[in-house]
Amino acid sequence: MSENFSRAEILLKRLQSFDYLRGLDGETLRRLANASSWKVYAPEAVIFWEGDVESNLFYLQYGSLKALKSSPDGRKQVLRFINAGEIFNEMGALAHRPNPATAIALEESGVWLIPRHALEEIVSTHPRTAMQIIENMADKIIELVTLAADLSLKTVEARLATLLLEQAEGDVIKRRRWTNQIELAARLGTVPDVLSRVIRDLTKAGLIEIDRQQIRIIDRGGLLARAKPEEKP
Amino acid sequence: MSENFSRAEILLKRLQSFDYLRGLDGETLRRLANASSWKVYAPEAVIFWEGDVESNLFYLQYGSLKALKSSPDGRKQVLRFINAGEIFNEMGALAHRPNPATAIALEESGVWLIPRHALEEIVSTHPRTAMQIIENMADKIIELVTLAADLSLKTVEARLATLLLEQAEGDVIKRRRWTNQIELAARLGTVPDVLSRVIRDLTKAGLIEIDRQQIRIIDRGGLLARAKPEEKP
DNA sequence: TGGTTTACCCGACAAAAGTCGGGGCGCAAA
DNA sequence: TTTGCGCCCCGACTTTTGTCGGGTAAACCA
Repeated sequence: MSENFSRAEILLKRLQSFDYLRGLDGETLRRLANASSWKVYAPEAVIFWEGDVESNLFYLQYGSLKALKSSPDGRKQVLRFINAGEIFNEMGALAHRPNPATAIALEESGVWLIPRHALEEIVSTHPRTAMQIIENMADKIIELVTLAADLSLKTVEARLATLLLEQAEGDVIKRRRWTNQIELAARLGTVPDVLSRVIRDLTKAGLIEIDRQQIRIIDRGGLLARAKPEEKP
Repeated sequence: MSENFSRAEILLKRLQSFDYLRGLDGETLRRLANASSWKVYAPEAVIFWEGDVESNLFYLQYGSLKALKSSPDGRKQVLRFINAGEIFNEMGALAHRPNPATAIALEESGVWLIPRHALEEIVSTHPRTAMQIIENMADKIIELVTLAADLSLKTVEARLATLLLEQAEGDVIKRRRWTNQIELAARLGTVPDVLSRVIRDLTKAGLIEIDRQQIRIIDRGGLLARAKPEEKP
């Protein structure tokens, strides 16, 4: 497995520059890298299903994924996007819980699978890493709390406006292959038709411009106003 | 402060029977108890506000609380109820993050405030406890994922049916002072009027009975059917 | 090159959720 | 005992969201 060995070397380098594991010594990282395995997923491939008990911790080296839940009638709610450099499935790896969501690759994605036992060993010997994991989970809780509140309290228009303002670098959002209205709608918790309508309204109001390559914010202030529900005392 | 001292003795006893801290030795627990302070909140009192940076970990000895987010127009989304024996604010205490939600007492509630430094010391010396905390946070993530998906994918009727089935002991749910339609609506992410309508429908359909003291499930099967969105291929 | 697929668009409609005005009942303070 | 308040109920209306049927245009492929 010289193929896998050299890959492990790559992972080792990655791990060393990896915030999540800051403070671990070289020997520990090396053992972690050697115990891990490597897997590549094609676009649309399923990494794991909701309800699966999956005991590896995943580290996404390149590519991007989505975590979603779907209902029997086919609607989907994307809970978060996972980008290169992030880890996922603390659920299964650390807490022995069945995963609450399904993970699907948006593009070709390379993933390291770090086995539970190696991880638990580290947690029990490196409290600093345990704290990193706790902080990471705290951030996820914050995101989920925000998502739940937004779904409950904001309109689709407000959620879209918020998302655009968050995602924009400068005033534009580059559209990737999967930044289409279907994925966007799933992210916002609605359906493509409704999203299309809202985009039309925002475009007509002169707040945004959209074409095949990008979304451009024209009127930041106006968009910001639509991102918040109305005051009403 | 002999008052506080004897209270610390009480806390010590509690802590000893506390899953969350299983595996800690007596001396450690004693120091933890002595470092902590005690506070009682009246009904409707605010323990902390969304956005506050609050560095204590809270342990609810008796009473009950709700964690919620509210929008400028006055609507509220309850994220979870906190019952006696649970801890909260891992956010602020362990991850140094501003709290994402507001905590409010539903009834008179007695709370222990465990200071951050004492806790961090334990996490760094007792990996078993760190794992407990991680598992606890994983459970919260699972609950929030479920909440977000339900808000997005299910109707108010389905959410109410699910809640009733979950909360029922046997076939009845005892109504406490705060199990009124206002709180219930905030929990389900809707408004009292809509909830009232749904309750009327379920009652007319012979699935539940409701009076001032309790809610009784008449037809478990029928309720279960309404708890799920329709299949539709 | 033509045919198929994919993403997007749109108007009209249906369903779900939210709002409004009004009214009733029981309990408790004045 | 009256008055006021909290909680709940209800019908009618509006807004928001989801659905349906049908359409166009660019991209992709054999």
